[in-house]
Amino acid sequence: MPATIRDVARASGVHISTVSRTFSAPHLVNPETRVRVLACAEDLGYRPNRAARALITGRTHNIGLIVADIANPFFPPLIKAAEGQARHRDYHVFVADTNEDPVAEEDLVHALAKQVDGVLLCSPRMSNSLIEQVSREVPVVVINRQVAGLPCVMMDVGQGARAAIEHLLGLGHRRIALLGGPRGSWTAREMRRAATAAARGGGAELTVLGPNQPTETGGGALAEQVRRSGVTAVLAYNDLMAIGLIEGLDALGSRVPHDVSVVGVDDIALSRLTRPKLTTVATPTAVAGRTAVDMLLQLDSDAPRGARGRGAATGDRRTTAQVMLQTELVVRDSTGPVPAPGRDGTGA
Amino acid sequence: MPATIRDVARASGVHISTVSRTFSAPHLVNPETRVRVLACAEDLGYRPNRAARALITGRTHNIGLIVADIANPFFPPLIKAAEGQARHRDYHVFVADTNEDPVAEEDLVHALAKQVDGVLLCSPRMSNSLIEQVSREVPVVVINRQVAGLPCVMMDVGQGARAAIEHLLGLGHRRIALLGGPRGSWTAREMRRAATAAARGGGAELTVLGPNQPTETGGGALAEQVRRSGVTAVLAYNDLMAIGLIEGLDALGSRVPHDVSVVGVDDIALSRLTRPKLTTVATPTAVAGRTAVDMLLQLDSDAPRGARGRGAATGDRRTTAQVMLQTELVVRDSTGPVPAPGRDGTGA
DNA sequence: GACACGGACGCAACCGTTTGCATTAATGGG
DNA sequence: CCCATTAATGCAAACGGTTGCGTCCGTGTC
Repeated sequence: MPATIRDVARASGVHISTVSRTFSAPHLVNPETRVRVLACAEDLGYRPNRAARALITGRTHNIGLIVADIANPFFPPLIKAAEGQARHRDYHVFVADTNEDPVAEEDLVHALAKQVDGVLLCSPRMSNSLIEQVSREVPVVVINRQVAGLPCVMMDVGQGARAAIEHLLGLGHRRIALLGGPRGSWTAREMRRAATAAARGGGAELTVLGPNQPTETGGGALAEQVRRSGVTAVLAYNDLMAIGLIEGLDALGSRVPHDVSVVGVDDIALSRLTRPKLTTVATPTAVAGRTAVDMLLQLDSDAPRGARGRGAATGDRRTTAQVMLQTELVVRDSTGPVPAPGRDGTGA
Repeated sequence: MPATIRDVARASGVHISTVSRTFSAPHLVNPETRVRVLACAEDLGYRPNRAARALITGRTHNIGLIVADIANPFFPPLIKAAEGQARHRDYHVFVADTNEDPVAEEDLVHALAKQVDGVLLCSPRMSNSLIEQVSREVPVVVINRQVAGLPCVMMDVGQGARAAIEHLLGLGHRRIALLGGPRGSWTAREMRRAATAAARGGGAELTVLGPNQPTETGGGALAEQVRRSGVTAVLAYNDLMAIGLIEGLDALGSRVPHDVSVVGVDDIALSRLTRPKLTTVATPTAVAGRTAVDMLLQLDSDAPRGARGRGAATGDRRTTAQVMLQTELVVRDSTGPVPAPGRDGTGA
């Protein structure tokens, strides 16, 4: 039912190739013809079929963006930034959600592979080797993880965790818990490494709790454990967990920051809205989204996989840029001085 | 570089049509041949190119989901529900975000049209006539809006608004404000109509403020106005605005629910996390997402637009089911009895 | 033993584009 | 006036699949 290039050709009395050129190489067609063709196209409501075009050009002008969980407020700003950047370059972004599930993740990238020119893998839960494997099938840029040989854009959560721990040390805390993130998360590993080192350096004791689901529920579920552990401060894998934990502690009668200090990571919009406002490590998610799109587009303008391209003899100089974005500690109201010893309920 | 159907045919010594059938009609090929073909395919890492297949079958097995703003927590649960339902039916969902912009919305649906079998238009900001127009180009199911002749799934926000107003009346409030939603929102209109009627019926005065951006910022910006208006209760277009308003009022020294009662709409996860916890009208977003997917898939199994289909002579019995989902008032802590008159700061 | 039948597979057209090349007409130079 | 050049367009082969139809072969029936 929708008009094809042939309908337009018929209507304007030219060959389909002329119609095609009218759209993809206007300078090759006589201005008079051009206006006539355009008029007919307009008339018939013709729009080039991008899928058919992609079949032969090898470029869909789509990019895929795979995230762990759309419902996590961390992702939307990144998604929006990526979409905006892509739109500038005349690309569209297809977003898909994996529910934190590594196998759904793999399925998705395969399903997407042929319909997009490249995929942004955001906070992947797959193994590095699997990522490398899919990257042979479709150009990939990895966000929030480092994998050798692949272009990555990372946020320096290590530095962020260190800053957070030092902030807590400065407030006098010596018994600190780290609420670990989900299994398979690179960010979680980096945080753990950096936090451990920083705590040790400051003569503090760091208890690691996890892995956990990186959600409010995941954080809330740890309240009891945090209380029992006798720590006076907590660094959570992300803001959602931090907020969940604060809720949970509150239900148990522990007050933040009076009894326990809590630091999150991400600086999601929500962290400014809760009471107390959350002290957190801000990550430059929008920048990350834009950068990743740029890298991906750069990547596959370097190595055209065009159908009739004469072999990508460009060699293996895979650009593999890896960029590390700075993070920043934002101190708000969920952290405070260590409570005076001996008056809390832990009895330790 | 990726293996095509021809590579597999060559490798297994059969014609490409046999390979094709191995995947799309296995019962038509000899079991022995089948296993051989499958083995070769596996070997070469062959995956059928869905785009190419779509070109001839007319079915992409993708559906598009267009939302106004991914960053609005109202949408993610709906998106996830739709994705899940689609996955069951072997469909993929492509999500796109319009930034609340009607023209971006139109562009998007056109860009998507040829790459999907149908589009879910969620809370569209376009005009009804535009929606009808695009619905001639690609099957459409509309969510959160009623447009004649098109399948729609709506939430009964009218009833919700009425319940909210009656709740407030019951608490003694007689001067109530309605924080309107964005221009072009059907939901906003419905709420306004129902709230006005309910208020009048209860002998209360309803002030409408808006239209506004349906975000926290949008809500916060109205705090001053709300205060000046001397109302004792507010019904906001959505939870985000309600939360923003509460923040704003707080900054101005008005306390919720002591000085002003606030009701939101949506029951986003966040509304349980703020202090005070938000009284709100819960909307069945997940059900809506699932229902919409079902309706869309139903729709285009009825009216195949297959390339070699002999004309969609199915006539105009367009199913146009329209379903209205019930909403429910959830009373939490942001509403309370009307303050004793004469002791507030408004002086009116 | 002729025949109908059905299973398995090959053939080739087709989906809606793009694009290298051939063709044609118009133009300019010598 | 002829030839080379260029601009504008047509031609047809791709891209990676699907599918109606035809062919071939083996089997069972009368």
